[in-house]
Amino acid sequence: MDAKTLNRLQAHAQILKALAHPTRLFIVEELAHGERCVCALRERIGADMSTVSKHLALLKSAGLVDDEKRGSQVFYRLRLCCVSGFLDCAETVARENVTRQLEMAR
Amino acid sequence: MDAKTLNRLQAHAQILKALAHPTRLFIVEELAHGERCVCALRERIGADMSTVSKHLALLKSAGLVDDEKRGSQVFYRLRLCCVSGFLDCAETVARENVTRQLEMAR
DNA sequence: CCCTCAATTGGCAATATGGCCAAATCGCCA
DNA sequence: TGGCGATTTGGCCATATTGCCAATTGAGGG
Repeated sequence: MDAKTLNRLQAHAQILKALAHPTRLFIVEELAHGERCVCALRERIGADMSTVSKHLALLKSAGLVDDEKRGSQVFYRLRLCCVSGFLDCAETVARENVTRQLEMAR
Repeated sequence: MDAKTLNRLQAHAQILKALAHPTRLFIVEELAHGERCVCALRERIGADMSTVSKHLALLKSAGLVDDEKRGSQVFYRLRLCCVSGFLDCAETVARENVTRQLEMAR
């Protein structure tokens, strides 16, 4: 695998890794409905504020979200047009997996 | 976040995590061209056979690939129709990120 | 049967990730 | 300016991931 390919794949992997966590997927789905402040996300997720903040920082560093400070609150929004395609595909695969596991058990 | 949502998101996260590694992305791209035996993948990747094998096992457990033993070789193929959509989206985001980083540097 | 090649598995060490607490920042308002 | 609420950051520990080596399994060919 040459260096250029590796670079490209590493960049892609970083983006996928950023999405590859239940809490961060939840955040992305939530933001798909519109911008949210950290405190609103924290409330829905039910984890420590610092934990949520770190997940958001990770999403931001992967370029998936933008933040904007307004007053004492910080609002996050999706930077991504095609995320829903991602998630639909994951949903499809997940469904197939369930079906397959049922077949296995038979 | 209720238990049902968490289950769904965990399943999705597992799929994304399986894709979130340069070597595994490489494998997926390679398999998008057709089935390959482990030794062919190993050669192109340039890592230890056992390493490649473990990546393949992970992809399989996530339901992204199927394997079939023929003689002494094992052939893997993609189980996924929509993977190319995934990768195109990642590509788009990656490109945007590069653009943005250039702007930042300005 | 024995040897070899293909692949998987187990084990281990290095590194990365996730989540909580505590401390530091930042805006705002009295 | 002092204090408060919102958020981020640093530190720490538990756990997960990665990649190599060594050992094991499996199929075929002398």
